[in-house]
Amino acid sequence: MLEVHLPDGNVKSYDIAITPMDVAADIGAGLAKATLAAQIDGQTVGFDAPLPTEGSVNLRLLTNKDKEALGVMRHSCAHIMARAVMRLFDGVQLAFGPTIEGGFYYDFDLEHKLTAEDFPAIEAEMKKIIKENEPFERIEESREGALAVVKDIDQHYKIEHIETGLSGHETLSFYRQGEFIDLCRGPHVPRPKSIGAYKLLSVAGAYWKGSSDNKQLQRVYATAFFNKDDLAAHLEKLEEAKRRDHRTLGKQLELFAINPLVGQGLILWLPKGAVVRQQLTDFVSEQLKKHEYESVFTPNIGKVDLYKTSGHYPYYKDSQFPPIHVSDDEEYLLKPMNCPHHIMIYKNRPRSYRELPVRLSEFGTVYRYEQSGELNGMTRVRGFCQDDAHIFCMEEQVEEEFRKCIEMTQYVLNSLGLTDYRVRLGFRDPDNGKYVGNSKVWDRAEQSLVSVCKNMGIDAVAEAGEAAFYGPKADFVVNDCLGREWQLGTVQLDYNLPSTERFALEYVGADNQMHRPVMIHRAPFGSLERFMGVLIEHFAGAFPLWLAPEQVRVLVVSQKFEEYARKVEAELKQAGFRVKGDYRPEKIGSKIRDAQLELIPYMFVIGGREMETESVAVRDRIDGDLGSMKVAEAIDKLKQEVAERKVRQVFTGSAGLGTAATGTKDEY
RNA sequence: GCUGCUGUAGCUCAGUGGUAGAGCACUUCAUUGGUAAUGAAGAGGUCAUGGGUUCAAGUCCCAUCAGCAGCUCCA
Repeated sequence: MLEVHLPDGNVKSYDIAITPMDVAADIGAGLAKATLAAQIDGQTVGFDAPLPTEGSVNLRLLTNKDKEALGVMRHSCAHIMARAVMRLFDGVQLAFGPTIEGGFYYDFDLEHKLTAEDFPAIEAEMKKIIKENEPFERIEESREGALAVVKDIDQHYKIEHIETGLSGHETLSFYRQGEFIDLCRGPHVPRPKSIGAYKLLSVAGAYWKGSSDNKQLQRVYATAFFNKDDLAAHLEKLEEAKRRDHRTLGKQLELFAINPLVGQGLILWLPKGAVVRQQLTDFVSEQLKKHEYESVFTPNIGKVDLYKTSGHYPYYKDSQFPPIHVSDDEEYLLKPMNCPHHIMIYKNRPRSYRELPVRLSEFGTVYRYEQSGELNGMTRVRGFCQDDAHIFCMEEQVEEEFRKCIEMTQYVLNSLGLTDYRVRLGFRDPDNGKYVGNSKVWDRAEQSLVSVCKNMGIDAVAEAGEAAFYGPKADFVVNDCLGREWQLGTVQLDYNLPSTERFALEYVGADNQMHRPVMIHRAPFGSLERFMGVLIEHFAGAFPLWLAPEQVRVLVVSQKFEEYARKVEAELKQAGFRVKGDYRPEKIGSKIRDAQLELIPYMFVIGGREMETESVAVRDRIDGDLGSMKVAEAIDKLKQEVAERKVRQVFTGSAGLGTAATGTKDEY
């Protein structure tokens, strides 16, 4: 006897073997028709999944109203896409085809080079398949049976996957639809007709099982929805996100440029972008002063031996610019990190426990030779400035210092309205040999990191293999407008660079004995370049008043009022605002439009009425015409907004183009 | 680095192997106005770069450089 509890509180009992679809049919024919999948005790399963025969379960039937059903349907759509590709091209080998955040993809290995030009034909074939409306049929096989099936259909990747990735599975499942059969965990929707709208989006290379040692396959990205409106809305959202792209806006708003003659991945900060950067660094400098950091300056190069000592050189040779060779025993490296230089400042003289923690800060520019395919606008570059600092402290100070660093990073991000981030704890991957130091030291560092985050109530996710080579770290990670993840701020714990094998740092303790300090590396922005890129998208180029390159524009209704308007402009300048006047012989509407498109926070409109009353008509970029006010009053209002560093408008959400895959690992 | 796509005026983009185009921006002239585009005229090009095919190449082929998407990488 099985008790089935439904979400509306109803309870049904069965003494025969049943599936969710049977329950749906039991309730009504309409529901049975609409049921696409189900959830048993919160677990998403197929409409045909067998329910237990004994006990009691919570059952939720999923229809096209339910978010969870969308993923199931998309996976079915992936099968249909694969089936279409196999119908159209010869020798197609299937790899993986999971659902992702904004849709799904399928990896193929085939002779023909797929391009966007093939999409219409594939979509048309998919339409035919959907119209035929053949059901998805689940088939379960033993390991031997499954191997026989994939050998029979001659699918090499599936054979390999059963033999390696799925070696622990006793039984395996397939889904069959017409002539198409695919190794698949499922679940699937009953029939393809519930796929209301779909679209192939792009094709790109992807390595089999994610390793660059393996063959590169062709990955087709696509998305699907229950109806055309949802698809249209999704595509519109995607377009809108693209309009926020910092590379587009950076060009349009003249914030930065990249010139091939200067070099790939090297940012030229244009005057307007430089204003924003200056505001940001001023803001951080204020924080550093408050938290008792000392400012230092170090050169952009250092002897190769310095980096041999630090461990950078041997471990990361490939991602550095080649050394500057002066003679055989004199070679310099463009600095890939600031820490070795800061360490030498610490070592400049003996240190006493009385002066710890020593906090050394620098906006230090570093150079890394990133692979050309990785470069991306301002977010992935080859030369960038870190808002860097290194804290040298005693073991017992680590926790508090670490906490302060996290707090400062949170404060800085919150001040900019950047609240949509996640904290990632980057731990060592024990199977990877690139990390320096012994495992005991690593464990201790990782443990103290976990405990600080726990005490601060931060919901941090630990990820193996994301550590710096010298120690574990807490990263602040955000998404860009396309859904790609970028690491911004970081706080890293380091027991290794101070060690005997590296720089052998010391301080004299209260006991008059030598002790080893611990280092903390930290950067709230991470890199100014990447942060700027993310910030442009965050504000869609419309910076808050305190950051805006041009804060106010004075507009005259006619050139007759130029003299008075210039006086107002001078007053604004005097008050410390970045202001320009538009005295062109254009109509006021045209000048407003230009200022609006340049995303200038405030416009002061001046005509005869304003001239007579010593006032300005204030137009707000966001709220429009605010009416007239006295010049002094308007200036006070703006001053207040700057002083508060007010953030009035931000843009969140992404196109979901990212491959932030949901459970692809175990999928087959 | 790998796979695929792209490169035409400052920007966004048209352009059948046969004289290099549009809109916006820019310059000049007229217009002097009240909250998102006044009108007219003008100027602006080694069609990314270097080879090749052809009577003829922006267009076809090859290489290089750069950009885009994804993969791999990321101190």
